[in-house]
Amino acid sequence: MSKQHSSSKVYLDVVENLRTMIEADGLLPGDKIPSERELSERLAVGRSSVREALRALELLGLIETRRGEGTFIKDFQEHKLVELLGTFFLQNNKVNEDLVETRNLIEIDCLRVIIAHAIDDEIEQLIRWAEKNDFSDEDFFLKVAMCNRNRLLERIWRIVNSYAKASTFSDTKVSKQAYETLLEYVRKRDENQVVATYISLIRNMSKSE
Amino acid sequence: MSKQHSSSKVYLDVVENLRTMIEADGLLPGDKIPSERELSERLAVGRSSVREALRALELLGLIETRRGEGTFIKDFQEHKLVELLGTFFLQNNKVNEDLVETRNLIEIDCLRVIIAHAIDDEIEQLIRWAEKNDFSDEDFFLKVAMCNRNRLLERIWRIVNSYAKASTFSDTKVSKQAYETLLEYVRKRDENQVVATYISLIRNMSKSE
DNA sequence: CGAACTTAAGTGGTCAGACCACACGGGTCT
DNA sequence: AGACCCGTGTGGTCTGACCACTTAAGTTCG
Repeated sequence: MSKQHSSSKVYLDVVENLRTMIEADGLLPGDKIPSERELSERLAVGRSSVREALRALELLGLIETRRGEGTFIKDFQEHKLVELLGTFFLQNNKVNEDLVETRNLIEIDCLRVIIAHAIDDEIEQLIRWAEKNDFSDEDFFLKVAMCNRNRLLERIWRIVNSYAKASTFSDTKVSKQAYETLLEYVRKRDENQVVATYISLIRNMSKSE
Repeated sequence: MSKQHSSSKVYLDVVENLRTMIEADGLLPGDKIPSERELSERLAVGRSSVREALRALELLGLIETRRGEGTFIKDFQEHKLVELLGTFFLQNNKVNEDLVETRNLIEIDCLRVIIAHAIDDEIEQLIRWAEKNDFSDEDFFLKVAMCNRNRLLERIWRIVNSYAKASTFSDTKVSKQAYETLLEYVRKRDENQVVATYISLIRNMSKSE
């Protein structure tokens, strides 16, 4: 089974076969996948094609290779992909605007999720953290993103934030006071006020630049 | 300049060199990059290493290759990366919940962006499209995502939607009527009503399942 | 016996060369 | 002028050869 995937590009077939293979064998992050030579044989393709597929998956952060040992499935978290995409062609100005806007939207979404799902204790913990520590804008929203239960949303925030950070130069600081006001509304689970406060924060940032 | 990037992996050096090369020459999406053989010579590495780099970038959706013609910089939009990541290892159940929630958040964000930035004519066009055509839920929000000015947000929606589609089985249909109500509020730029309507839509979906 | 060393096999990393399939452009024939 | 043909360049793929490194089995020696 699983032969001509008609992709016309062998290395894509390999990627596909690898995927189904991993699924079928129930391989998990950390597990080892067959060696390049074995894959080459089993799939009846050249080793170079196998390598093209593996290198691509490696750059995507899906696998990890260790010379002399083998190739392993990676816990899909950090992506080199980010730094790449970010610096590759962000000469476009429109993209930067989109980045900032999107980051703002995501940050609000994170706050909404917290308001909707977080238990009181989690919010208290967040407030206590803000009181005790010094932090930058980025730190703050990283904390917020991490605090919210939705890991995917956090991940998206991280990515968008990386992009945005790489392509803008604003490192304005919002007063700690403002953030504490924001959190106060979060505690009250007053979505409208949270959003309003957030928006005024944003406005201050762009002003001070 | 730009030689030993010490990455230990040649193909990563190639990626890096390629990046700086593109930047230095001011190449833009659509432009052609040097041939594999030329890169191989210029960088003094094997052609196979060049290919590993190019295939990786191709899978990332950063470049496009056309047999017999050459390799071109791609307008960063669709990624094969999506289908990949999505189906690669999403055995985690929590992820599915996050997917759906995130998609919903993004969809609302798209609507917000439209309300905030779209000109009247764009909205009218959207409404006319909805009147004249038959569409699924996915079609509708794809259209919405495409309509909003923020390309990045559209891209994120596409990604999240692909994930979500691949891991859930709901294909419930919301009545056309409901969508037209939604759009009516968009026309009035009444954000609160739009959100409220959207939420009731979502609720209907999960009910009917 | 156990610790240290040696060795062989396996794995990824890289290169060179050979073909193939396809696209394009210039030249030729009608 | 139009249709055709073929050379050149490009990506696509395979093969075979080394190299560097890891691991574990086997061997030697204290």
